[in-house]
Amino acid sequence: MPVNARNKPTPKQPPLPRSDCTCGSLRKASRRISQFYDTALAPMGLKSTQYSILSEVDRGSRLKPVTMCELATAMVMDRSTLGHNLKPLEREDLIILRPSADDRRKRHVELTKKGRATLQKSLRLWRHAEQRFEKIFGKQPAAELRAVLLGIAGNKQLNSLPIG
Amino acid sequence: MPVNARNKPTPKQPPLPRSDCTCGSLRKASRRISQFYDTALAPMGLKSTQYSILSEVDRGSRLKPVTMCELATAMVMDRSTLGHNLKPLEREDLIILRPSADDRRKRHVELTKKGRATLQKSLRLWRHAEQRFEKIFGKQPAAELRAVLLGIAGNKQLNSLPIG
DNA sequence: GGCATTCACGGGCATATGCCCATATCTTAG
DNA sequence: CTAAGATATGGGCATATGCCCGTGAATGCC
Repeated sequence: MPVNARNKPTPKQPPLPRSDCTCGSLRKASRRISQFYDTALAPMGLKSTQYSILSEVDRGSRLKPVTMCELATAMVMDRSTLGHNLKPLEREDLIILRPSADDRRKRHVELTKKGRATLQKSLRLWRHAEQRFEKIFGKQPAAELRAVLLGIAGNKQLNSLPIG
Repeated sequence: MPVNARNKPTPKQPPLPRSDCTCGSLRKASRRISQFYDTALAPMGLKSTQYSILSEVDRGSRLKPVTMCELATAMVMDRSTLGHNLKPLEREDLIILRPSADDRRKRHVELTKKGRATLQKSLRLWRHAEQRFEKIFGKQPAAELRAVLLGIAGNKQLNSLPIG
């Protein structure tokens, strides 16, 4: 050991404190906000992810029906995860899966009549929650936050492994 | 129908498009980032939440051992959820639960020797991930984002129901 | 055309998340 | 001191999330 090792100056790059974890912060915020939206959506019997899925299916299938793969990509979700998450919705007859005629590997995800009606009603509850959040957090900051988050969600650089 | 209904001006408050869901954006970003950190932490066999828990236990027990309840609050996590999440860590001998002497209802969560060693090693992997994220996202923006997220995570207004 | 590769999906496993309810313990009103 | 209420935790259930692997289908290369 060098004689003056003990006198070395403090390293210029102090170690990041563990409280500064972006992932941890995101997950904490996610838990809190999910709680908030889940409570708001509870009267319709939907969890926030289920609402998101129905919403995404509705939005994505304006032009042509979406496949599971496309939907998973849109949700920034593993394909298998989406598959699992669709089951309760299918059981409740909110969506239906149809094999594609073009490519028999693919399955189209479609809203049923009941699914559309449920989404419609949930939309009101969701809007209420969103407005309540914006009242607390500020309308403009909320919009900026969403933009930042969606930017992160869509950033492929953040994954060595492909997703969706 | 009023004769000039078709000429009505655009409604002042257009309905929020469903893509503008703060909860959905948060969850999508959370999935993407968790993926990123999980991959980074994989060599030590820890998921991002497990790393967070170990880190929080270490940080929280500087003065006196933390109880499950306190830990759950710090993690913005349901108490039961924390209980479930501790099991794999306990099984792997990374933490140990001790009944409190003061209050026999409480259980203290403590890192084992192996737990401390694992945390130590994981810290390097985590730092690497955090730095990689900051390289992509920017150091300052990352710090600001964490602050915003932790602000949301700690905002009790966002829950009618108490958490943790 | 035939075979290797790629792609879309499902099944099984493990963890993450939260609800409801039960139990044991502590606290406090009386 | 005792009964009622509050607090800390666990067990069971359901969904959320993602990995690995297998299967069937399309695509591309010779």
